[in-house]
Amino acid sequence: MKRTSLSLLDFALLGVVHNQAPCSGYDLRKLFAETPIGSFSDSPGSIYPALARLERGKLIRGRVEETSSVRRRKLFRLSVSGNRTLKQWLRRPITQADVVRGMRELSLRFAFLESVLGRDACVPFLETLEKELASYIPTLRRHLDTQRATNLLSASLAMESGVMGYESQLAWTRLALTRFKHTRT
Amino acid sequence: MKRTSLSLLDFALLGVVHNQAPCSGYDLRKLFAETPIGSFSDSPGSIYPALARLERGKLIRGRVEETSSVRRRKLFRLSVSGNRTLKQWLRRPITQADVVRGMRELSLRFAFLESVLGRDACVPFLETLEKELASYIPTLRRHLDTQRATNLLSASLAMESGVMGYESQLAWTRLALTRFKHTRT
DNA sequence: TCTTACATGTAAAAGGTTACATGATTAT
DNA sequence: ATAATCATGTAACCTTTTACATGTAAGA
Repeated sequence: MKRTSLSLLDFALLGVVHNQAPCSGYDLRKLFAETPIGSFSDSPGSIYPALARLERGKLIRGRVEETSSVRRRKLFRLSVSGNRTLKQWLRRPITQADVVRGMRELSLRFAFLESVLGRDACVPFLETLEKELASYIPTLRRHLDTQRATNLLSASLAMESGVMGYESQLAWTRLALTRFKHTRT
Repeated sequence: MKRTSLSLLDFALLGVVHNQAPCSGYDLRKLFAETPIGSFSDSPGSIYPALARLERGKLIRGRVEETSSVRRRKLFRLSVSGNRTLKQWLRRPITQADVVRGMRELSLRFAFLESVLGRDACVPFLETLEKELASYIPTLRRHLDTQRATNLLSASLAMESGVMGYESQLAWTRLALTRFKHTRT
């Protein structure tokens, strides 16, 4: 049994298939092309092979639609083990390393969190994220202040940009927390 | 003559080598490991082959340090054509497509802009960026509002996160503009 | 009729990740 | 001595990109 870990694209596909099943490779391509979700490539050369891999790994199952008159489409659904894999990914503890690497994976996880694990999983996720961001940002700022040996304005602004990105994420996290606490079901 | 276009990593290497020349592969690895610049991998398997490619393409030149008593290091500098390539990349017009794809490449370009093209290039860059962001954000927000058919809070918040990221970039761009206009040399 | 959108795939090449491999020097 | 850091690279594997390839159906 090949236990190679899955890529972010693989998890994105699992998540979307979970939410929108049954869906075809073409549906997924359109979604990636038209929405800013994670900014994955919508090229057939990335999506179809990825779906084939997931199917070989028994995480999704696809079958060709038997409707006549419509174009041949292969529709995918999550298998039981695909569902388990998706849930395990979503339940992974949030570490500072996740935050340092960039927010891409965490944003993607949050996007699927409520529909897969339910509303109760969201507040703990956001609280941990807030804690990690709030502790990382000052570290980052201090690090950049000491590095600011250079007298170039653009260089220090470029660093500022990174910090502001994280600060924006923190603001969003807090917004999301209040929304979850003040909105019913 | 191979005219394959360069990857973002290639441009990042050209930019850093321009600023910190002469520098070794190990210097670059340390930089990528310790600073959040673009979040490139610091693995030797990505950096050394990339440097070798750039050297084969005559964009950089490396030679082994002839100092005794120090460990053998190969130090790189930009060639004339590497310099030209870097400048051409930095001078590319900013399109909305650049903004839609994400700000990674534009942030990297800005980070090198002042030291490579000089201070005068920064304000026009930021002004164009501000214009593109300011016109893209409402489009994005409208698009997301129409997509909000789903009743899941986390899904709409996930979209909100993307919009807020761009709004943060816009705020940063404006901050950068005022800094450039009010700070001397 | 012709173009656009639907729909699925493959092949070759390039690139990145992970792990391996080597060896010198400095600090403990 | 031994561990950590410096320093450079390679090999196998996997993924992604780009381009190609095929064909249907709907709309202009």
